[in-house]
Amino acid sequence: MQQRDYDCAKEYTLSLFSGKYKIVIIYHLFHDGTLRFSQLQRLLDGATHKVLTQQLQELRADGVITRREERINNRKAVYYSLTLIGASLMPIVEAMFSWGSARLAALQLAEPKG
Amino acid sequence: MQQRDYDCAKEYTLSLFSGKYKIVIIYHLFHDGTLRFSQLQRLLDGATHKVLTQQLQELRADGVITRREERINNRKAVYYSLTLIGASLMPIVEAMFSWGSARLAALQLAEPKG
DNA sequence: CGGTATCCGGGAGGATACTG
DNA sequence: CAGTATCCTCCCGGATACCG
Repeated sequence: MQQRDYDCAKEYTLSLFSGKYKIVIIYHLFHDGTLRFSQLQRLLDGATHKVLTQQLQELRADGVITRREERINNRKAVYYSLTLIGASLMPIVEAMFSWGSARLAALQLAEPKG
Repeated sequence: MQQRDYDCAKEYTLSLFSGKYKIVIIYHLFHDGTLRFSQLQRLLDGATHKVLTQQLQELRADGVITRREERINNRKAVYYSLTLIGASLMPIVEAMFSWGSARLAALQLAEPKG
């Protein structure tokens, strides 16, 4: 487990999501299943090589995802998947999605621009 | 609404929590009801005056909390409460709390120290 | 292909002091 | 009591280059 400070369990859970691409990584791994590093990088257009690596390492340290490495013809292929722990976060992610969708829709109606 | 970037509704929701004390503020306001600035500051021992003000302003800008100001004998009293919008976030907060509690308990069993 | 190392800029959060 | 202003520090994320 990475070092972090939290006074309460909810902050611990929140910290798992807190990284620029973490929640999106979790979301994609859940819906698309196993993904390679390069596939993730394509899905998260804009994520730097280095930063993506960091986020993945942190998620792995937290037990949210797993990493599997293969070598084919001296070519490295790395596959990432959700762990059961990671998958168990999905209800929360989906709840955030639903809540956000409804809220953003309400904001659209409230302040129409253009 | 503050400026922020998100590709998806779930990131918007996440952004509402993302601030050092925001989720705790929401939690306290839900369970304790209306709280004064100074009460919040005591509950969040460690939060600077300035930072607490900032977090509260952002939560207010996002429609999560309301602010009510009173003057008694030239003495200012400011009360904060959750809005209905803010209260509707509670299922997510509670879910994070439950998930985190279970996970932390499991980690304790897995790696007993001392 | 995927990971690491180095350098850098920006923004969040802390310390402090002043205001009404 | 609550908010604002200034200054400062630290860390996250981006850019780039090199390694296996």
